[in-house]
Amino acid sequence: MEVEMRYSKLFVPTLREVPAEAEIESHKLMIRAGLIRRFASGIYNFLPLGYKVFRNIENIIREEMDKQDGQELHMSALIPAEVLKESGRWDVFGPEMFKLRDRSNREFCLGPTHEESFTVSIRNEVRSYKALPQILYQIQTKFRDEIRPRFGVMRSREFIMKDAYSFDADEHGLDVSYKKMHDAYCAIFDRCGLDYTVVQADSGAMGGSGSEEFMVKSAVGEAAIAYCNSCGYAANDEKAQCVEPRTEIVSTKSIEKVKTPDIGTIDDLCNFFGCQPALFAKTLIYKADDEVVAAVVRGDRELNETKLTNLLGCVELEMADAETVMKVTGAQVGFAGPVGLKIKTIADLEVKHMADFITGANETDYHYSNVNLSDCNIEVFWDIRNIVEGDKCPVCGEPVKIDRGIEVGHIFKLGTKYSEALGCRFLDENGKEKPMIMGSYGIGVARTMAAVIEQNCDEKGIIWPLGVAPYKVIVIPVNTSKEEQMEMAERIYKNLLSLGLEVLLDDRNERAGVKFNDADLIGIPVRITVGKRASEGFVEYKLRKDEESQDIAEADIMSRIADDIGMS
RNA sequence: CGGGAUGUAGCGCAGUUUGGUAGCGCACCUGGUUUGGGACCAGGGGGCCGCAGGUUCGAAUCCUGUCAUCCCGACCA
Repeated sequence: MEVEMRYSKLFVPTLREVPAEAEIESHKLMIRAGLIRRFASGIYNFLPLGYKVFRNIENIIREEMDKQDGQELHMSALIPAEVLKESGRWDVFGPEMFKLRDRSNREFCLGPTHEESFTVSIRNEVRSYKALPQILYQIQTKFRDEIRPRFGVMRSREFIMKDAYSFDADEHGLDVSYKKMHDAYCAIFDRCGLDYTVVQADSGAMGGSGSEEFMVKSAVGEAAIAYCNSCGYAANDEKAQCVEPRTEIVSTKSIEKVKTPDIGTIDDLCNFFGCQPALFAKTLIYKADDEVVAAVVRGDRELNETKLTNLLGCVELEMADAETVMKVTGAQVGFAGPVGLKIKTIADLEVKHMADFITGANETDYHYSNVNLSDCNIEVFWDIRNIVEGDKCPVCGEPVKIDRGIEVGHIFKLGTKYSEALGCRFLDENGKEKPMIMGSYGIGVARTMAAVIEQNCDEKGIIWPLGVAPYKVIVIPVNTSKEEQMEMAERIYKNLLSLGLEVLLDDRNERAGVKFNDADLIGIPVRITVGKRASEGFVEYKLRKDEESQDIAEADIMSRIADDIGMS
C-alpha cells in the first residue's frame, strides 16, 4: 500500500523570510525549506522533509559500506568513563566532552567518538587471526561541546556520524581495509552529487600513520586546502608541506642593536625600519605541555601549530602568556628573538636561508638588525609554517593553489594506538600474540547534507541531486477548484506512486506562485504542472535544475521520467 | 575563554536617544471575491518587550545584575 504524500497534510513549515540566525546559504535554506529547526545553540531538530533527505544519505552510506564488507552495528551513545580512562582520552578531550554521573555517582560521557567502544568490544570477542579482518560501522549520534558551534548543522554539538573501524592482522591488511573505505567514500560522495577532493591530512589527536580528508570545495568551508594542478598533490593546511628554499645566504653586515621604543608588532617594525615583513624573523613563545619553547618564522609567515605539536610530540600547545614571555625572554611581548635565548628554539626551514635579518633583542624596546644564523641559538630547523598560495609544490615544484573546503569525511590508519592501550590482541598463525592493526573512518552525515545544499542551490532554493531528494517528483495542479485539473493531477500522482516513486502532490488551495516557489525552495528534481492545457491532455514538465519547461502529453510522462531519473 | 553585537507576537523588524495606552510587514483564523510565479476586500486572534532587582507617580525605554543567542579568533565529522 502506498503512502499518501499530499502537501496539504505534510508538516513542512517553509519560511518566506530569511531567518536572522543563519549566515551561510545551506543553513538559511535548511531552515527556510523546513528541513531543520534550532533547538538550542548548536543543537538542531530534523523535521520530516529534512529527515527524509537525511535517511536517503544514510542509506547511500549503508549500501556502499556494506558493498565493501562493512557490517553495521550500534554502540551505546553513553560511554562508561573506564574505557576512556584506559585509553587515556578521558583527560585529553577535556571540556569538549559532555560528562555526567549516574545516580550512584558513576562517571559517564556522551560519546564524542567511539574508538574505545569498538576496540573494547572486539577485544572481548576476537582472539584469532582467523576472525580477521573485520570492518564494523555504525550511524550514531556524537556529542562534542564545541567551543563555537557554527553554520547550523555544519558544526553542531550533537551530530550524527557514520563511524567505521577496521581490525586487521597486519599492515597489509590495514592497507586493504583502508582502500576499501576510500573507495566506499568516493562512491558515497559521488552518489550525493558532491564535487570533492581527497587531501592528505594530519592524523592529529587520533594518532596513527596516515590519513586523508574528503573535502567538498566551498567558499564557506572551514578548512584550507593546498593543491597542485600539475601533479595532483593535495593536502590540508595543517599537513601541506613547505619546501626548503634553495637561496644562498649572502651575509654582508654584522649584528647591531637598535632602540625600537614601543614597536613590537611586525607592522610597526616595517614602518620603523622601512622594509618588508620578510626581512624579519618573528619569534613566538609557546607552552608545550610543561616546557616553554620558542618558534621562529619569517615575519610574513604564520606558524603552523599542528606541525610544531608533531615535532615536539606534545599533547597541548598554546601561546605563552605575557608573564611567561617576560620570564623567559626578559622582555615584554614583542621583543623576543633567537639571539641569546636560553630556551629550546625551533626555526622554520625558511629562516635557515635568511641573512642580515631583524629580530627582537630579548630586551624591551630593543631589536637587533643585520642578524645572521651564527648569532642565533637555534636548536632545530623544521617545516613549521603554513603554506601559502604560490609556494612550491612539495612533489613537483610548481606553484600551489589554496582553496577552502568542507570536511565531510576523514579516514585514518590508526595502527596499534588503541589496540595496544586497550589490550586488543589476537594470536597469529604461529601462536604469537599481537595487537590488532586498526583504521577508523568517519562521515558527518548532516554536514554532508549541508554540503550538498551548499553546492546545489540557486537564488530560489535547493536543487536536490536525485539520489538524495526527499521526493523525486512534485505534481502541481494550478487551480484546485478546477475539477479537470485536480482529476488529472490525482491520476498522474497515483500512477507515479504505483511505480514506487516518491511523489508529492501539491493539493493545497494556494495560488500557483506560492506552489511554484515552495517547489523551487524545497528543491524537488521534477515538476509536473497541471494547468490550462489539461483539457487537451497536456501538462508542463520541468526539471528543477533547468530554466526551460515544456508541454508534454500526459501519456508521455512516464517515459520522460524514466529517462530523466534513470528508472527501468 | 577573549573581541563585537542582539534579545519586543510564529518569522523579519521599528519603537529605547528625549520614560506616558506596545506597533509595522509576513504568517495565522472567519467570511467573500479570486486562481500560471508568494492575490484582494472586510473582520479577527495572538505579547511576563529575555529574566531579576532598582530609580520613578509611571519603565520596552534609565541604572545594576543575570541569562540566552549570533558574529570574528583557538577545536573537529
